[in-house]
Amino acid sequence: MREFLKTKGFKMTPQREIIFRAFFEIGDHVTVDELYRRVRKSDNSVGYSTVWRNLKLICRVGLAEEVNLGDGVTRYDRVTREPHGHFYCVQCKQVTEFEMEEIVAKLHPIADKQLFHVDTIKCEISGVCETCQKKTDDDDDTPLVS
Amino acid sequence: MREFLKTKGFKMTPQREIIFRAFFEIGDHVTVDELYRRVRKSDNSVGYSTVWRNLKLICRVGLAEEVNLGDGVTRYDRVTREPHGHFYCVQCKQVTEFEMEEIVAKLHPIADKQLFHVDTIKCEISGVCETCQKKTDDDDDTPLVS
DNA sequence: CGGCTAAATGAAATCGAATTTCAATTTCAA
DNA sequence: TTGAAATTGAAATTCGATTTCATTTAGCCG
Ligand SMILES: [Mn+2]
Ligand SMILES: [Mn+2]
Ligand SMILES: [Zn+2]
Ligand SMILES: [Zn+2]
Repeated sequence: MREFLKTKGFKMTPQREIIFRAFFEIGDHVTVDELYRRVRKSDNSVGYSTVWRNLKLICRVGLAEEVNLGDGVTRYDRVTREPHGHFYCVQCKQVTEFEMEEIVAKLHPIADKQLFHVDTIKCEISGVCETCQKKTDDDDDTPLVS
Repeated sequence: MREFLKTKGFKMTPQREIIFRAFFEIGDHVTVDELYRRVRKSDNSVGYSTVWRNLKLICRVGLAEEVNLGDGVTRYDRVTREPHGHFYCVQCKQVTEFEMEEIVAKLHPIADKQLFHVDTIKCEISGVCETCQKKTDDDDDTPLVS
């Protein structure tokens, strides 16, 4: 990692070490704040802006990308996997993924037709996850009381 | 319109009249600020928060929905048309649309498989529009000078 | 090993869109 | 016409994102 960054003109620091490590451990769709909290468990002197800047850096060097699900907070996603879309549960705000190769294949010709040069393709499905559906059902079981 | 709102428990006001009219005239992907400016041309006493609230209202009654292209500003889109996705040009920030019925048809089974209850489906393609590609090409034509 | 310079850091300040507050005004059903 | 509820406009607030700035540090060179 140190070497990888060096080739891009960046230095390694203890904070960066912790932040990178934490990011690749914690999994995907993490927010700055979530990662910040996690990082502070290793070293509670790391600043929020340092975490933010390093998340940006991870994106700049191509190891992650920002994900915006329209709820006002940016999440960060490793780019090490196949193209995928996101399910976003509006109740528990949990993000899950789905495979999207076929969709992407269908989308490219559409873009070509309009001579649009594609950088990124995003698909997001908002709704209610299985777990939250059950919870809601439970709630609906007891309006008899009123 | 007045009647439609009445059934939903809302009142009609001169400001609302102007705002609704302007929204349905101006076309899609309008931001609060854009609509605000437009509205002020009819009546420069209308407040920004009133425009904002009425845009929200238009969404609440199902006549529009928010569109978030990840550039930090919310746009508003009428819901009177078939499902469509968005091309977002990262250079000129212009938004164009593409038909998406087939995509949606492919996406629903994917959601079903995970027992995810779908509210909305969004597809966004970021990149460079035809016009901006030409501009960039022109710029690239003259590195001979250096 | 020092010395140096660009990069990195942390705290605080700033930004900007979104949203809320609140006092005053207006709508509209009765 | 009257009163309750909805609406409005201006200002204040919120909150995540981003910048500023003084200080520290990494890593290269001798
Ligand atoms: Mn993901
Ligand atoms: Mn649209
Ligand atoms: Zn859920
Ligand atoms: Zn463009």
